[in-house]
Formats: sequence, structure tokens, C-alpha cells
Amino acid sequence: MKTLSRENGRGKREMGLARVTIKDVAEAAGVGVSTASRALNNRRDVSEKTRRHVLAVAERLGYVPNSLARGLLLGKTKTIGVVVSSILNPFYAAVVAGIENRLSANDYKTLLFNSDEHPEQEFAAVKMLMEQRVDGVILAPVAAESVTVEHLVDAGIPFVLVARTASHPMADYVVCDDFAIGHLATKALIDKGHKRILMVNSVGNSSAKLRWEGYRAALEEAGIPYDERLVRPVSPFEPVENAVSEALDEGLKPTAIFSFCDYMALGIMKVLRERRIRIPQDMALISCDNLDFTALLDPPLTTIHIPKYEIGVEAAEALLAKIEGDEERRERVVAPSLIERGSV
Amino acid sequence: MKTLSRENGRGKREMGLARVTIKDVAEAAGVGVSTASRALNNRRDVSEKTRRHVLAVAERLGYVPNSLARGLLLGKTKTIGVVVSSILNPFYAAVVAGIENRLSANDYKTLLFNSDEHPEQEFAAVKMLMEQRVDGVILAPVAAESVTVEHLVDAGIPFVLVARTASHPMADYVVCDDFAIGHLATKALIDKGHKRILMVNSVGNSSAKLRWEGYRAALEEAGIPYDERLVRPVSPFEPVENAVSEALDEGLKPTAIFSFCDYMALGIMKVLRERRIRIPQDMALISCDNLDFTALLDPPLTTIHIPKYEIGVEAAEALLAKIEGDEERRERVVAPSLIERGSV
DNA sequence: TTGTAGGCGTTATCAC
DNA sequence: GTGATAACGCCTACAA
Repeated sequence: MKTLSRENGRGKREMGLARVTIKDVAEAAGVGVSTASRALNNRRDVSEKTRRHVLAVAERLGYVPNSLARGLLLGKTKTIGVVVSSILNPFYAAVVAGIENRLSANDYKTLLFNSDEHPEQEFAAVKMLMEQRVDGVILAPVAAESVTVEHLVDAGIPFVLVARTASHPMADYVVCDDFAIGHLATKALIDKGHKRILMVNSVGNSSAKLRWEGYRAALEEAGIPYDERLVRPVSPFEPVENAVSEALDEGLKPTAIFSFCDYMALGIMKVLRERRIRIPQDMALISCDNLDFTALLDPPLTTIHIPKYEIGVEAAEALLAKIEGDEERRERVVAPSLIERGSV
Repeated sequence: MKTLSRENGRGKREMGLARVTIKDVAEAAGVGVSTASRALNNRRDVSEKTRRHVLAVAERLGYVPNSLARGLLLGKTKTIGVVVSSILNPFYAAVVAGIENRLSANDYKTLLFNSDEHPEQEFAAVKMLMEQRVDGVILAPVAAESVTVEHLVDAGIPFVLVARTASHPMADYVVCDDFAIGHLATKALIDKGHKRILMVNSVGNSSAKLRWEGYRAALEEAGIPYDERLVRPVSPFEPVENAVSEALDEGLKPTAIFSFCDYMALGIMKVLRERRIRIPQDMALISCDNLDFTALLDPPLTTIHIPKYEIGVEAAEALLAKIEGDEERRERVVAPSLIERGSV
């Protein structure tokens, strides 16, 4: 029965891995394991003298506590799982940065997964997180109807949706006011005299739906008829360039474009540049996110600011509260704002 | 003695957490735990019939394997720790994306930490990773002289440096050829007739040092005297704008600027714009990274392409090989390339 | 204040 | 092909 342990032990020693356990520390310090444990965890019920001694011995031996063992015993890992579509998207990078900073302030680790906008990948990620026994999950759901959210609710894992919502009545969330975004952007365009506004939208998620509603509301308020053909849902797997080119070729004669995000705006600008369509003289362009490079584009991009980092921070706080046992529903909607620059 | 376990059990059940263990599955399926384990892990030494039965029962009960327990026993977590300065930096976002994709292809999880360019934070991150018992670490060291690297070597944890190196002779790494970058950029400027080239550099890390050497080499080859005042090391905590403004105010009369990265170039462009210094007519600007927005800046930025994603992939592969027991040293240096656009 | 022992959930070993 | 059992490293209730 020693085989397993010896093999493991040797394997690790060969690689020089920290094989020192609390038992080793206790023995070397000439105390019992529980005393060592108490000392290591800065508990009060140890004499100051032994505490110092144990700590010194642990240091000398290069003792590294094993979170796996601790997590297994305690049923808590101090780890939060985060699932967003892609960390390559600076929008989510900012959100995640906010989450991570807030979480680490409370001594929580962040386990990050990308869904790449695939519901299956999203689900698989959450499954992994459950196996890792994370204490909670922060999720930017791929779709409004999300099996993943269902699963999270069933499993009883504390979670908070971020940036996007899902239609589950139990879900807490921290999002930007997407209706307001759609309305704000469209109205800004209308105020400049535009009537035929091409909306290059995302598809499937809650933001796309709500911004579209905001777009329609603004049109209606201004008495401008809604033209379905002017709304282009672009899947994340399709290059924006194609969608824009198509729309432009169909003779819809838009005079302005409302882009779902700054990244799409980049593609749109590329197409316009190739076609020698000048911004804003021939075509106005407004976008969303306010990523930091937008101010230095040619022309500087008019965009809707979304407090990305702050949304991440708030999501983390909401989750922390839930984990601490706060039963209150959290439905936080933060306000966007218009950043006027040269593209409208 | 039941107190602890009962309390844990209840606590979890209250929250609805998956409390189903392999033992529960075994009992419900009417088999022993080892049989259940074999079935769940798709081992051959189980009859197809029982395998299917066990799997069905597990599914019905909503069994979620506990990676903590498994990791504790096996001494392997299938988790890799990654430490970069900041995921907010699109350069590292790309590197991490490459790492994550390659790793998940081999069923490894990625545990991500930011160092924020602080050696202490970097060290703390690695400490956490060790507590989590990660199987390996990928690190973009803050400084060339790194206690963290030392620590990693001492602990015997397989690791690979990425994007930057450290001066430890034992360290494997995957980097871009920073000397070549410095040389390439400087030469491109020299070829356009520039002689007074302001280098806005980073500080402390290996890339900064090597690019500076490349810069000097290119100058020397062209017979241009090296002027120390034209090299500006900018710490990550200092806004580039200040450094550039200062340099400009000192009457050094540079005709071109070599920026350490596209992000710094953004700040540089802001300053130049405020001062009504035209690019490239009054001042040439070349940068590094080739982030995707650079093509659409005003003017489009000439920059050195660094294969960020690929570097991440290669680092992951190198680490995987090490973990599999490959003893071979890995010192991979990938080539940069010049992307000529309108800023030079 | 300190030591002893049990168990968290899993898998490898060994006997059947 | 299957089942019992011993660890992995840790923390805490209890006894001393």
C-alpha cells in the first residue's frame, strides 16, 4: 500500500516540487500538526513563541500550503469562474480586469474561460468550473436563452451575469442600459439630420435586441419610418466587411451607420475607405464601447461610452455579496454616455 | 465527529450545490466505488453494460467530479498558471489567447494572473499558483533579474518565459527577436533620411534592453553618432505623454520617433496632435506590435509586426513538452517583420 | 495551550 | 470484471 505514495513522492521529488507538508513542518518544529496549522493560519490560540517558531521552520523548509486539500476539506476554494466570449475583445478585457481587481482585493482567484460565442463552449466552461468547485461564476451569456444559466440555477451555484442578460427570472446581472445606447446613438444621428441609418448589429444576445429596440424607438419619436432592410445582424463568425459591403451594394442609400461596437467600426471604416466614402461627409459613423484607440482614428470616432471596467467591478461585488449570503436580487443597469468626436 | 461533515453537507445542500459524490453514484447504481470510478473515467476494465448503467445514474443524479480530490490524489491538476503584466494590454491578450487555445486543446486549464509590472505582484502570483498546485507556469517576467524565476527554478516547477526573458541560465523561453526589432525599426527610419531618432523605450525588461541595442547597432552601421539624450526609458507607471513632451521641449530636435509599442504610440500621437506636429511630414513615427487598430489610425501607423498569438501557442507547446518530461532546452526566437504604412 | 484522529472525494492497488 | 481500502494534505472537534 506504500506503492502509490512512494511513487508519487519520488515523482515529485525528482522534479524538485514542493513536497513539504504541514506534517513535515510540525515534525521539524517539534509540535503537533494542529498547532502547526493554527500557527500557519495566524490563529490566536497558539502561543506567540510557538507561532513564530513554526513560521520560521515553514519558511526554512519552503512549505507551500496545498489549496486542493484545503478546498476539499472546507468546501470552498476562494476561486471565481469567469466566462466571456473572448478576452481578445478589449471590451471584455476591460470587464475582466475590473472583475479580477475587485476579486483579488477580497483574496479571490479568477479562473477565466472564453466561450468564443459558442453556447456549447460556454456550457463546457461552466461544467469545468463546477468540477473545479469554484465558489461562484460570472458569465456574459452568449445567448438570451441560455441553457448554461439554467444549469447554473439548477446547480445552485451563486452567479452573476455581466454585460448581457438572459431571460431567466432568477438571474442577477450587471449590464449597461442597452436600450439607452440604441436610443442615444440613433438620436445623435437623427439630430444631425440623418434619416436613413444603417444599423450594423450583433445577433442573439440581449444587447443586440435592446439596442435595436432603442434604435426603433428613436426613429419612431422622430417620425422616421422603420426600414427593416437597414438593420444588419452580423454574427460573430462573419466578417463585418461583407455585411457592410452587401448593404451598401443594395442601393439602400444610408447616410449614416450605427455600429454595434468599436471593433466592428474598424471593419466598417476599412470598407468605407476602400470605396472612397468619406467620414463624416459622405457617411456618418457612430459606434459603441469607447475603446481607447477610437480617439486617434481617422477620423476620431464618435462613440457611446460604456463603463466596462466599472461593470466588471460591480459584477464582482454583487457576486461576493451573494456568496456571503446576501439574498437580495441584484439587477444593476448602468448608464452609457455619448462621446462626440469627428465621425458624425 | 459527525459535526463537521454534517455541517458541510447541510451548508452545501442549502445552497443546492452539487453534493453528489462518486460514492452516491456507486450506491445508486448498485456497484462499488471503484467500478463507478472506472466507468466514469471510460476505462476498459468494466463491462460495457455496467459502464452504461453507471453513466446513466451519474447523469440522473447530476454528478460532477471533484477536481480537487482528484488533483490531491494524483498530484496533477491539468492546470497551467499564466502571469503577464496586464491582460488589458492587447499584446498580452493576444499572447494569452494563443496560450489558452493551445492548452485547452490538450485539456489543460489556464489560471491567469496580472503582475501589473510589479515584481512583488508577480512573485505573489506565482506563490498562489504554487498553492493551487499548477502543473506548470508561463511567465512574462517583469524584470530581467527576476526573483520569481529563481523561485520557480528552486521549486522545480516546469515553466517557460514568454515575450521577455530573464537572465537565469536555466530558463526556457519563447520571445520575439528584440534586437532585430530595434534594428529593423531604426533602419527603416534611417533609410528615410532620419538621423535624430527619439527612442521612447520601456524599462527594466529584456525587450527594452535588446531593442535599445538594436537601435544603437543600426545607428552605428549608418555612421550616426549615438546621443544618449534621445533615448527615453518610460516606466509603465508614467504616462508616455510626459516623457515625450519633455523630450520635445529639451530642444533635441528629433525628426523621428521609435515607440516601444502601439499603445505608447497612441499617447505619442496625442501629444504630436496637440502640438500640431504633423505625422509624417514634421515627425516620423514607427512603433511595435501591429495591433489591429493601427491600420486605421490617422495616419495609418508603420509598425513592427510581432506574432503575438503564435508566441503564445509556442510557449504553451514548449511547456507541455516539458511537463511530458522533455528535458531539452527551449530557446525559441521568432522573427519580427516591418509593416510599412503612412507614419514614416 | 497543545496533540490525536477523523474525514473531505477521488483513484490505484490488491484480492476475489 | 468487480469490490474493499489506503492514501493525497488539510482543518477542526475533542481530549488532555
